[in-house]
Formats: sequence, C-alpha cells, structure tokens
Amino acid sequence: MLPKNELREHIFSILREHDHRLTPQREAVVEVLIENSDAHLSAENIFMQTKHNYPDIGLATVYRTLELLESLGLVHKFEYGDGQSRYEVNQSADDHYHHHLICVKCGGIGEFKDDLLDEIEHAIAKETGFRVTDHCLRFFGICSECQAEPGENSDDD
Amino acid sequence: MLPKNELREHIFSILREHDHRLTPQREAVVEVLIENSDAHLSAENIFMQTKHNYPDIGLATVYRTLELLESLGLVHKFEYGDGQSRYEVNQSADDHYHHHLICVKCGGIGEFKDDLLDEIEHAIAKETGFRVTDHCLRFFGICSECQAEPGENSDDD
DNA sequence: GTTTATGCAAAACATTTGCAGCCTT
DNA sequence: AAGGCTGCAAATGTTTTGCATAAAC
Repeated sequence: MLPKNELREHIFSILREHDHRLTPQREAVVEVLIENSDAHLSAENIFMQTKHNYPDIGLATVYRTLELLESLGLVHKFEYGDGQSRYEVNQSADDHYHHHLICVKCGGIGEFKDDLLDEIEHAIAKETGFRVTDHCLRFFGICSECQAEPGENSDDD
Repeated sequence: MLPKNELREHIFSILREHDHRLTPQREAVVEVLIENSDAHLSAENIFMQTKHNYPDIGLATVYRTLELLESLGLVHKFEYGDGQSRYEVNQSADDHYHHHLICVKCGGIGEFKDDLLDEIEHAIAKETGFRVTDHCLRFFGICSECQAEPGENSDDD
C-alpha cells in the first residue's frame, strides 16, 4: 500500500517503461484515480472529475486511459451488474486484493481484506489442475447502517 | 442438484405459484437453459438455441424471460467483464453456489464447489457488521489443458 | 520531425421499452 | 373475455472507433 505520491510516480514510471507518453490528460486521470482510491468510480464519474482539472478532456480519452492502465495492471476494472464498469487504482505493487461488500439497499461499497482465498486457490490447484492467477470476490448484502435504519435509506448516491 | 425433469417441473411450478403464464416461449428458453446447464450462455446464445425449437421467438422475449427467472431465483446472472451477461440455471434448490474458474487463455469456464466462504462471511459480519446475503467468486488463471499445450491453444470458441 | 495521443462525432454493442395484437388462463 | 405475454422496432446507455489535428518524444 504505497502513499499517494509514490503511487503516482510508480504509475508514471510504468507508463514510461512501456513507451507510453505522459500527457496532461493521463496525468489528470491518474490524479483523480489516486484522490478517489477508496471510491469505486465509473468511467463517467472519472470523466466528470477529471474535467475539473482538465476541462477539455474527452470521454473517449478517459476510456482509453483506463484501458491502458488496466492493461498495465495499474487499475482494476470490475462490474456490479448494473451495466457500467467501475475502476480503482491498484494501491499496492503486489497481487493482494481486497473484496467488495456491496449493499443492495443503499448501493454503498465497503471493503474487506482477507487471505482465506489462498486456501481455496490451493484446493483448486490440487483438485482441478487450474493455475489461479487472479480472483474477484464480491459479497452482496445489507450494510450495518442500512440494517440500523428501518426503511428510509434506499438511495445514498 | 435435481435431475433435469424434476428441475423443469420445479421451474414451471414456481412460475405458476407466482401467477406467471406458462408460454411455449418460456418453456423453450427453460429447455435450453436446462440442456446447457453446464455451459455459461449469453442472452444471444440462448436466443439462437431457442430458435431451433421456437423459430419465431424474439430476443426481447429471451431477455424478459431471463429477467423473470432471475427475479425468482431460478437463474443466476453474472458477467466476466467482456460486456455481456451470462446465465445459468440454479440447479439446486438451496443457496449454495459453485465458483467459476475462468481460463484467460482459452476462455473456457470450469467450476469449483467450496464452502470456505462461510468462514469469510462470518468474519465479515463480525468485523464490519455487514450482513452477507449472496456472493460472487471467480478465479482467473490457466486451465490444466492450456498449461499442457505450449502456446497454440489461444482460441477454442 | 515522427509517431502517438487526443477530441469529436458516429458507430457498435448489449439491453430495455412502447405498443398493437395474440394467446394463456 | 381479460390480462398478461409476445414480436417488432425504436430507444437507451455504455463503450469503442475513425479520422483529422495537436502534442510528446
């Protein structure tokens, strides 16, 4: 889990390493991703936020940047099933990944860190021969806040 | 894990219970889902296959049927991240669910049954107060067949 | 100076919806 | 007979792409 300025430099150096140009648009998108590393933004969200620092950026550039960062393993892309993808920076250099706790009532997204999957991955390798390189685990349910409130909290976007 | 004919009757009776009509289109879609319960079909796939038995069916009807079956808990809908949803019948009456092993080389999808998630869900409840009602776990990696073949097998669609 | 990256607009794509007519109940 | 269900086509919403221009190297 790198601090923000190291994470930014890390991303820039990976881009350079792979002969990608460092444009102000890319810097601006990376900035938004880093400043919102705890949120789970859609491309549209990222687009809107990036416009604050770089008003002329186009949505297509945001998509292309996110695709590039994902291909370099710098960003994780995932979906809830609501039709739009969400993105988040990969905050650590290693593979360990937190899991998402998605509240079906308020739409909020929490996180949970855990290493029990290692056991499952070993069991998979042993029983099926499948070599696991990555995983995606999401839990759906009711967050503690929505459990506390009887019924009024149904949209906290 | 019900046998096919019982599963079919189970689905039909749930439909009746909820006052939904049993149309030949719905029967045809259910038939395709049951006959391909080990595959992970997209809506388009299901549409094409259903046309064999019921050539006049429309794609919208397939989507509406899948949505209905999903709302009744009879079908699971999930996504790999390639932009289209996949569907599979819920073969057992209970909540237990297998996880997907997605080969990033050949695109094949295996399955793995496991109950270790229960432990994680308990840990989540204890540490965060989040009440888990469902989960989705997918593993990405290389299947045993692709590991065996040095490099030629990259598209077995 | 080259080559890549950008912005715009149009295209592509999966999915949803409106509506008149049909079919299950 | 009445209502839900269907097929078609149009609409929607997200993501991708073509192309001329602009910017990074």
